[in-house]
Amino acid sequence: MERTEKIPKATITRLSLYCRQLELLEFDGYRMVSSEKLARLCQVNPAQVRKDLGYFGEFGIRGVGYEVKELQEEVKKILAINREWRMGIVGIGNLGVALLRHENFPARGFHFIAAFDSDPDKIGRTLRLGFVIRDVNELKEASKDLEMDIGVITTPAAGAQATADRFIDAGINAILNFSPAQIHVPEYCIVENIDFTIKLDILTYKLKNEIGI
Amino acid sequence: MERTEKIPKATITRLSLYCRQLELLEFDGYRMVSSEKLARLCQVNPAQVRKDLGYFGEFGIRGVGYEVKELQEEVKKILAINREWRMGIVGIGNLGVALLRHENFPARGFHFIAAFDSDPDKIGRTLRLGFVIRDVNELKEASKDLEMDIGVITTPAAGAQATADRFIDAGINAILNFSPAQIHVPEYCIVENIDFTIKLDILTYKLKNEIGI
DNA sequence: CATTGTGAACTCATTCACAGCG
DNA sequence: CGCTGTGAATGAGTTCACAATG
Repeated sequence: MERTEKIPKATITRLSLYCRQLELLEFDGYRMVSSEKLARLCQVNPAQVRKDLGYFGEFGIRGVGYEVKELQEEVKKILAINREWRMGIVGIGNLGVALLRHENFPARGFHFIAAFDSDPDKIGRTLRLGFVIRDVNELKEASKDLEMDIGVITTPAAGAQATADRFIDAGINAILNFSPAQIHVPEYCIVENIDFTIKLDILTYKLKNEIGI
Repeated sequence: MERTEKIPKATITRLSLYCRQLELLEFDGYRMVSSEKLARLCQVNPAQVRKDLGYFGEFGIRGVGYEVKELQEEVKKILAINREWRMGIVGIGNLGVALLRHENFPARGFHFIAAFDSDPDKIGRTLRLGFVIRDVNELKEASKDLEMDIGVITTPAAGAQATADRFIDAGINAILNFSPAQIHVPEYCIVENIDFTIKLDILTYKLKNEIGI
């Protein structure tokens, strides 16, 4: 696994894509796949696939291609998704509940282990899945036993920064932020944003400029 | 509004960010803002802000900065979010319901006007918001009256491509895809993907490589 | 005179093209 | 022979640095 060369962020995004296509290929009974085919499935350039993989090693067989199962495992190792991860979530509104119930997360090794809110009406309630919603004030105390790896923010925008601060204070330095707010964190902390409205804005921009509605 | 120069996709993403920060600045009572301040709020480089805006015109006053209200309106015009947009959604599971109930969308001019599913148990049911879930087979027929601008996919991965095909067949060529599936569409159709698991994979990659968990 | 607007320099990412090899 | 792996070429995007200016 190379460490010397700088790896583009987009490479990581694509590795995640490759991984999913490899799962589908395995499911469909394929043993081998070429960079050309994998590229087509992911809608990227074949050289891109090879270069992306090249950052991390040599996984292919020249003249043949890649072993689907093996490459899949290698990619999962690179992305560190060959293990279980523990997540805590703050903000149990519509979206929070939807994520807690979403079967994709546990299926891929991402488990919610605690749910928090600041609304007294919600605190103490039990969700369908056996989760009791806890007071967000307990976050730091609770996280001592919980071994949370990742904090998920599904609060309204106004509460996002305070929630991020709590996570960091609790020693959690990886955050998945679903709120449409820019959160500011110390540089040792990692944040990924999932912002619906930005994507909608891009769509409307393109609708106007590329299609002309 | 320039059309000659090629505008980076990332510029559009940032314009959406600027727009939101401008709303907050206006709310906080600011009349003017400098590229330096706006940049800090959005965590980008000040020259980036000026260059991004520069693609579309000259909106600032040298030596002073930008008028918050005016710039906000200009950016909204560029992004085409100075109007209402009509969305249809297919796949009324946990996530679909959460989106239908989400107040951020209507607040920003994005309205769900129809909801579809393929599950006979769901079809015909009325959601809290007065929506009746319709049979996805009716999508094409229904869309004749509905004037849908954007199709939202919240089906499981397995159904995403079929749903995209339906949207396209119904004449809708802007899709917001929440499923973790790569969908293939003709090039006149625009797709934006919102893929939770990719973001999680990026987080875990960075946790392993930058933090070393 | 502080801040914008922008060409030029630079950095980063993608694609090409072909040598290397199973 | 065909496909991988990769240096070299190209292309895209960001940052610098400073002239322009309200």
